Amino acid sequence: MKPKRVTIKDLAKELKVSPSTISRALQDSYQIGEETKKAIWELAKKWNYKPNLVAKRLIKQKSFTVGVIVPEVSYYFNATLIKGLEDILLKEGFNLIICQTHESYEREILHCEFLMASQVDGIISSISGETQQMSHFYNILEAGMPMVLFDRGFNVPNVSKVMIDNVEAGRVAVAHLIDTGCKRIAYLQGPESLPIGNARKKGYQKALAEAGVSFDRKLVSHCKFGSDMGFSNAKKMLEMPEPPDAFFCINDRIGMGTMAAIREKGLRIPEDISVIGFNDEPYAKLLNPKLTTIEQPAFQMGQEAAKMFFYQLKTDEPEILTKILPTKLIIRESTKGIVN
Amino acid sequence: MKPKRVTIKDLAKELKVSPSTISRALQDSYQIGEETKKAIWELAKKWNYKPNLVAKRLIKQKSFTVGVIVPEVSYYFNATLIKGLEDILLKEGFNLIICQTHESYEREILHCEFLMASQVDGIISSISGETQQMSHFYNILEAGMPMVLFDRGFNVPNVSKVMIDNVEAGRVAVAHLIDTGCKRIAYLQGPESLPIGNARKKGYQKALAEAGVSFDRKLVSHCKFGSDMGFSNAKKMLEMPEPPDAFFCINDRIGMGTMAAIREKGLRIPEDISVIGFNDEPYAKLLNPKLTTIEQPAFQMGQEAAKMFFYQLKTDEPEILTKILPTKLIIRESTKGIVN
DNA sequence: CTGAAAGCGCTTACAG
DNA sequence: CTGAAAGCGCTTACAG
Repeated sequence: MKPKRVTIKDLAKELKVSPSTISRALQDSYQIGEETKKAIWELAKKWNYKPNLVAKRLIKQKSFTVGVIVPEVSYYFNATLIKGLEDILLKEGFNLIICQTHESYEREILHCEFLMASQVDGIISSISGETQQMSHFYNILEAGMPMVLFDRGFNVPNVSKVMIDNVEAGRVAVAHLIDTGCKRIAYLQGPESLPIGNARKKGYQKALAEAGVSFDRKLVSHCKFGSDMGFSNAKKMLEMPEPPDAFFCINDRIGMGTMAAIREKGLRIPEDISVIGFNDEPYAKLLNPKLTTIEQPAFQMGQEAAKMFFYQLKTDEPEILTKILPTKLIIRESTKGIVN
Repeated sequence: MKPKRVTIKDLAKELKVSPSTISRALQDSYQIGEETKKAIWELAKKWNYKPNLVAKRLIKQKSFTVGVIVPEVSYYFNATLIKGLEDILLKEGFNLIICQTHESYEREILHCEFLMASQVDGIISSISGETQQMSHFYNILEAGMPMVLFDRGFNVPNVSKVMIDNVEAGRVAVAHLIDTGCKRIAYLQGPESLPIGNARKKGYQKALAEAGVSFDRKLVSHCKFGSDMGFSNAKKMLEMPEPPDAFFCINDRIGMGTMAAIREKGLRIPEDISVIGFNDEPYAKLLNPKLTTIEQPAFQMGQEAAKMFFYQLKTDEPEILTKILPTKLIIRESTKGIVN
């Protein structure tokens, strides 16, 4: 089970020309006579010749491939960002190799090494939930390979990145809750180790402070991004002596789990408890009630990240760039009307 | 911006030994003296030598990499199946290159060609919504490359595959609806071109026939797997002169859109209208009401597909295998109690 | 225990 | 317009 593949040499032998001629003809080089070309093309087609990209990469020292590392490809944000990446990269003839860490630091390192060893032309990466130490990323940079970080890489110094203003987004979300009359606002932050969650927490605290509401650490809760979706965390909070009257959730999935927990308690949304999510995932507007959330321009972030990659690829001494994209509050039914 | 990478030659020159010795020492060959090895390892470490996988692949004619092609990586089914794939493949030291077609036939072909030209050791693939013609898959087989199809590849002849019994799963879903007293059962099938949807439709018709209910083609509707999630299709059906009293949806996402449409009409689930989905996606149990659905063993399907790949890789004249995995009806709140 | 040579499949200066 | 030669970074029979 391994029919030998046809190579340039095979074609050369058959046509009694040199491999160089075959190679040039296949590239449609002006140096080769029309008739020779035609004969070569015909045979190549007939024999179903396909160039071996591995050999081409070795010689060209380029792969026209970029590695993409995300925690989980099924997260809506990542999937959408990848589409933005593809939108730019495919047009330029680049392929992407998508790798997922499943939030494992170890796998993130392995993927970086694999991609570098595979001689990709660059790496575009988020950061796993476990990652504390960034040397695997700096290795890439030191090897002179283009790299851009996005989303969770927002606070890694000396690396180009595309991000949102997480503090501000958190502030806006919580300010909306306050504006609609909520007083005891819980924050379901997701994994404690994620700087992105801590940045939004800063925004949460800022909004609280601006409204003169004191911060209660019991109202911040951590959970994994698992399939439980914050359901049990929200439930626990609801059973506190002084339960929250609103939840700010780190993403819409967790918002969904929170809504289920609220319903299970027999409470109404938003009359009894308000909920705000993050991301504006496609189902947010189909939930019952429809979920208020913060929209993040994931597709556009992907496009910008791809552009940064090209900038680095094509520039001799590229600057380190930081691009901050805007977020937007989308008010729907899971929060109340604004109180004057 | 391209510090030259250190190669075996560089190490050889520095240590005044031959490249062969370096290569062997790095592989910890018994042929090399301990001291020589030690010196080589040290320098390799000090200089941060990393083997060039591209060169290794060219010479070994193996890549320890398998290509995975899915329509959309964000579909829960695909994401979970990929985890099953990883579960087996990573243990054996294989990496996966994940490619998405976004339901485009053209991209599916491009991915197949890219993966083959990149000399992956095998391809594990679903099928895009547009694909009618399978020659790109047969090319892979003819090239002697291991290949296994899954899910939507269930009806492609002469290829190894892992699948579920879509007809039976459809029959079970619809029979449950009938058992709970539903009479006018709609089927939201998704893209018309997908054989998987047609197979489930056969099951739908079978269940109808078994119960002596006549088939009404007006109750079958097609839609894209877009972000609308079947919302508008369901809405249209609800506005028919004789609206359905139940919906069988090709997946839970579409089930979600359907539920939203039903709510918008002011109807109750399941009292007025029952809904059953497919896949048991993680949020199904968090919806309001909780969604009844058909569970598909996506993770296990991935494991089986990976095992089939290894079987082909390691066997001289591998048989063509078909593995059918069981599905399971998960009864929750979006369908009524069983009527006697 | 170590090295020289050939080669994986391709490309591209250098000649002619 | 075409070819011979060298080389991308590595591995591995073949010698010694």
